[in-house]
Amino acid sequence: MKVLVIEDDPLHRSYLNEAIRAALPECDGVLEAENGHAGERLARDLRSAHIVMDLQMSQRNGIEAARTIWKERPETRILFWSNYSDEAYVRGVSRIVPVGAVYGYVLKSASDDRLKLALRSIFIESQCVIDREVRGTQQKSLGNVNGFTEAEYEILIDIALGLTDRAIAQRRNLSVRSVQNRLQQLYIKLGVYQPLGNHDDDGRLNLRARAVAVAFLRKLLNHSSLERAEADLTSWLARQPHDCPPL
Amino acid sequence: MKVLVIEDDPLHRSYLNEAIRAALPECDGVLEAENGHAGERLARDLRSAHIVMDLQMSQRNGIEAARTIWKERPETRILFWSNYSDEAYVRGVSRIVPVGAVYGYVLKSASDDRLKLALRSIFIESQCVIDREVRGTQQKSLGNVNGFTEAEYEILIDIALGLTDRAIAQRRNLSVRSVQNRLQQLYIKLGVYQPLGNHDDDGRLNLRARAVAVAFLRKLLNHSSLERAEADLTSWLARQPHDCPPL
DNA sequence: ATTTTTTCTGCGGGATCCCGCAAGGCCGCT
DNA sequence: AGCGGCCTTGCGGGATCCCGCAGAAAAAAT
Repeated sequence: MKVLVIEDDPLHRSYLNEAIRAALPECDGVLEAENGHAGERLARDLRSAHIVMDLQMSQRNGIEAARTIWKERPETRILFWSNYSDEAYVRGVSRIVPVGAVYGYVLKSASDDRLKLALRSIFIESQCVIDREVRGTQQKSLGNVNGFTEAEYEILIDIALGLTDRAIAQRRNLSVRSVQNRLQQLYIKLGVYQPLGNHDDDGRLNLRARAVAVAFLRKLLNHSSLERAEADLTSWLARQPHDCPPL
Repeated sequence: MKVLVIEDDPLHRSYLNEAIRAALPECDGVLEAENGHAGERLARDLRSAHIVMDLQMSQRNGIEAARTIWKERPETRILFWSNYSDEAYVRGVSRIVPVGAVYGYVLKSASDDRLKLALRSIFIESQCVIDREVRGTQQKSLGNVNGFTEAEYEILIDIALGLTDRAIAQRRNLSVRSVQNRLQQLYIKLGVYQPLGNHDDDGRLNLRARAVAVAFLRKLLNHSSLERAEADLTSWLARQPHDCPPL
């Protein structure tokens, strides 16, 4: 059995290497890649079915790498080993994990033992392992109490990218008014809504921009999610007819 | 001589510890703190004048910690050791460094030797050391070719926080029209401006939101800078009279 | 199948944003 | 003094946003 490590920090890489050798005696080789691209290539070449990777790498995001790897080989087992449990990351991961796939998500702040246990559980026992804390943000995210619908998350991204209502309507196949409805919904859930009578700090906030701000502060959005969204957007724009029909 | 290490990743902490002992034989003690608060406390207690710290820690930001430390003891020498050379960080640091202070900024991706050299230069030779790459973003930032004025940066932050034009005008003591002028300025510099005749992808973008988006993508803004700005904002709001005079 | 709930849509209007135009003020230069 | 920049401010207006109201359509519950 071989394990592929995708992680851009050399220190963390060698630490992982050591942990893997200690936790998995049945492992007879650890490959290392220092960014997503190299990782994908190695995964493809070596048909490696056991991967430990960081999210948030400079060259190519872990989520994107994982997506292409899983697309080619859905049975690959991936342990995400990350510094953060931001909702943006957690949501990003759970959006791409194939049905029935075995994966894990443990924080770098976890203890040695937890990491080793997770390694064994995933690679040997074929069991998913999600860190408590990550689990927490996951539930908060999916359970729609104080959580966000797919639709709401979508429109949040759209305004974060700077699209107008009309553009969003086109992109999502909605009327402009529906877009605005969803926006209202979003404003309420983000606690940005101003119920008309509030003359205290009223009129100080641009709801649209404010919504994006609190989303960032709450880590619903982060740099990498924005980057991905931007890439999606430009590819969508490329597919669009190059003029704006409704003048 | 004692050196204080403020860094939340245990691996990096111990690596730093080793590097310091190797590079500075005259150092007879390394203290460690795993977040900004603890670091400030230790710095105060021990009157430590030699600090190596990470930016971006979970509990309390490195920049904030550095600011309070320098406020109490401007002669403290601080080496920032960070993963990123984001303009947001670089600008944040250079905003708080006292006149004549000795400090350094090296990336974690730098070699062993560079780190050790920086340690000696700063703590022994009293010489500032800024990583090449960091220097690059610094110049791009300060040289106003494709760089941003203080005013522009300020207003960027204000719209990123979600303030209305009126609120910004109040806060910065300007007329609403001036605020809008600066906004136009900002839009142009961010390459978001639409010179009227452009009916290709015109009307698709909400300039205000788009500006924030590209600022994030270009790393002019990041999470920690937003957090700081948000804190500043709420403290400013608290100082304000609690009603909106111009109804 | 009917009721209930949710979502989508159009209309209308007030608030805000975006910005061209133009009139001042401050500064440095000749 | 005079001139050319740069920043600020007011005015005006078109575009956009925000949202209440209410009916239609779809989905979920009974």
